[in-house]
Amino acid sequence: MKENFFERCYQIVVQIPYGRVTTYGSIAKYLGAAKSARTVGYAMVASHTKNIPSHRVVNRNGYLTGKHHFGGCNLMQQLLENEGIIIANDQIQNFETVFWDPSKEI
DNA sequence: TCAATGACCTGCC
DNA sequence: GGGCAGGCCATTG
Repeated sequence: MKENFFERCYQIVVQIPYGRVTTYGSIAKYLGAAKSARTVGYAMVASHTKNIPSHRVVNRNGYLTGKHHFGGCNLMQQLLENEGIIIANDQIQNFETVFWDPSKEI
């Protein structure tokens, strides 16, 4: 299945602390492929089938673009709110506060 | 093998 | 400052 690229994304997502979120671009940039942000999102699709907290990954604007890929629709929002993250209209309010940069934290 | 798609990002008008 | 279009990488049909 050659999940080499995917495992890279997983390694970042699983290392996201509790109550923190990151963006596709940050993960892609950390992987050395800042222009491959779309591919990172693709890995997230496959990650939802595994034990990867992909709900902590959002786009640059802090919008839950992939919430509909979860079991339901409000599931992703519920998970984030459960970690203390404030969400309104499928958008993270304190996004700058809960933002977690892998290239800086790791 | 070729073509189309996708949980995106950056640049230009 | 806001909106539109193009591009990049990987997977799937």
